[in-house]
Amino acid sequence: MNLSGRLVDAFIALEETRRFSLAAERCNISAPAFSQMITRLETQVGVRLFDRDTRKVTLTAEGEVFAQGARRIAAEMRATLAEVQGRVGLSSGRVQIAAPPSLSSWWLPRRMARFRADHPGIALRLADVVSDRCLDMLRSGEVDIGINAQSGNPLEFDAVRLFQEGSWVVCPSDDALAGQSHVTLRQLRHRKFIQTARSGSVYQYLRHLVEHADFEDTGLEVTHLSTLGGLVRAGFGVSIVPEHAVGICLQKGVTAVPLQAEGTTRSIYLIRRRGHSLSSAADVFWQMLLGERDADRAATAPARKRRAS
Amino acid sequence: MNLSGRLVDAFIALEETRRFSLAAERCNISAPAFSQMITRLETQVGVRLFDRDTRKVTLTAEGEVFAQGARRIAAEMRATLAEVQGRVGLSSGRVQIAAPPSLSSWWLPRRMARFRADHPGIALRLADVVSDRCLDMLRSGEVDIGINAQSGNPLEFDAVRLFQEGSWVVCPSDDALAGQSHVTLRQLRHRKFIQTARSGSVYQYLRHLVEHADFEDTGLEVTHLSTLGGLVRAGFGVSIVPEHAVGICLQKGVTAVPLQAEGTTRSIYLIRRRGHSLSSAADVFWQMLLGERDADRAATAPARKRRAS
DNA sequence: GTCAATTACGTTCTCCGTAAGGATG
DNA sequence: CATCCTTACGGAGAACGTAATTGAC
Repeated sequence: MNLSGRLVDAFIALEETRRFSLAAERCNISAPAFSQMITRLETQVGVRLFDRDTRKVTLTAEGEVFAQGARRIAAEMRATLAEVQGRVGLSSGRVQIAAPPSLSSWWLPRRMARFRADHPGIALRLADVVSDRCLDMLRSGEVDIGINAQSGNPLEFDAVRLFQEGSWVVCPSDDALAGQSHVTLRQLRHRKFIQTARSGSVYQYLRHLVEHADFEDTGLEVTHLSTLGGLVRAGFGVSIVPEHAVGICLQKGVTAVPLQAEGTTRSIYLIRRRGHSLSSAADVFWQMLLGERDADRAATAPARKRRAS
Repeated sequence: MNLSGRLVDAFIALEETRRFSLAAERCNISAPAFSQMITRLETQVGVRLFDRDTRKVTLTAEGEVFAQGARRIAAEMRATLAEVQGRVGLSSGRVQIAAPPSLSSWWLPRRMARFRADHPGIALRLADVVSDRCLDMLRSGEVDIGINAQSGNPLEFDAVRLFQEGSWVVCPSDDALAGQSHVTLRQLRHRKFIQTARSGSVYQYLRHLVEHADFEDTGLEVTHLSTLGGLVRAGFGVSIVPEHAVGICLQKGVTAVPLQAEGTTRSIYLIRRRGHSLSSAADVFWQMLLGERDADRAATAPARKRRAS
């Protein structure tokens, strides 16, 4: 009780041409083989579908009934294959990404735009979430790809480091720090300091700094970096944010300067759920980010050597 | 680019069980063979549909897309096969019959009722038509089975004789003829005679009688036999109708008596279009009528012998 | 160590093509 | 007798089962 697509196609070809020889040709098969296919089909369906002699080929009553179903079956098969292969061919599909807000404002959108230009049929969805949620969404399958400062449990996730980023000091433009090419930790002592929310990744990796540096506590703690920019501008103090978050803080009257200190860099990882293959579209996105990383490495490697020497 | 029903079924089984071993068992196949089937399917579709290791089996993104199509394909296949095989199994279907009005009033309905009792799911359609139209309807496929006094061109139609029927004289109950056990042609001489329509089969086979017998022409010509009964009762004359049409003519005040004369019998044929197989349902109906005929023959054969001897 | 999926491999069966056969107009 | 479907038959490949292997927990 099988029913292969080929047999259904053969049936339709014969029903349309009403001639074995033509139908066989359309199916790229010899006439005897085609005849056998029809016989096989009739055996499997359990009833004769065509009345035929050497001159005329017509549908039986049961053949007419079968014909309608055959068309539907063939249509469903075509549609299903087209649907799946459209996704494989990147003409359709969807990529869902989770990333921290800092990267969601500029770094990631730029890359998403490039991807969209190459594959306009693929829907892109971006969830800008805090660190823990990112891994949750990966685990539950809500997103295909995560970008995060924490790589998660290696047994659960496959993670590759995309880049490292340093930290920048954000201060009012009329502050003395604003004119410098970089800032050291010593220069921040006794400064009023605006904290970021404890759940955010920024707080996480700067925790030791904040706890040990001799900041003057302002009592301020913000969730959104854009808020932080406003507070700095209004003179409530200074803050430290990751390199890629600088753009969000900046506004008229606010300046950012690189912080030069040990332990103030963080790694950003590209993460996927382990044991779960990516969709074709997601895989291409993943590869795009990886390829870019490798290109950057090749370009920056000589510079590092100079710095190291 | 095939896609056999077995592969689709295998996919659905695995998607539901999430275990190769169980799915293989459900498909009545060994586990390795089942594994190969999935691999084949993935090759044909062109993309991996399941992520799997020895512990877990999950759909890929493409697999999820395919799953929806697979269910539709499987459903269409099931529905189509069920539809066709329902007809083969006589649980559904349709039989369309064309028959002359004389047989449509009683003889045929009785047999249709018997058929319906055996196969309540099969729709029966009866077209009570005149002789020419019967063959037309067969030719065009409007009906599956014809019952007719003319068997048509043997190159076009397959016909078997169902029975022969004699003719009966229809007269008022107070007519002298009404008391007789039978009537001869001689007794009808100079009688007022009511003609049936020239297109009807009754006229056709009685034509030579009407033309040569010495009837008194009434000028009356009716199409429907029920009309004829009324005219006879009203005293416009007598008429001659085939045996099976007697019932239609009879009403209060009208009597029918067998006509004993050469050339006043006609054969009724069971007819089908040549080179076109009958649907399962129609075939069963055909066989039912044939079987009944043979049973009648066996029963009436001795009687005939007596009459002949 | 155990359980489950997969690979290896020999066998069977399906399915195709070529060539001959048979029916129809 | 020409056309077209079907049967006959041999070979290529598909698909299955058994047994061995790999991999995860």
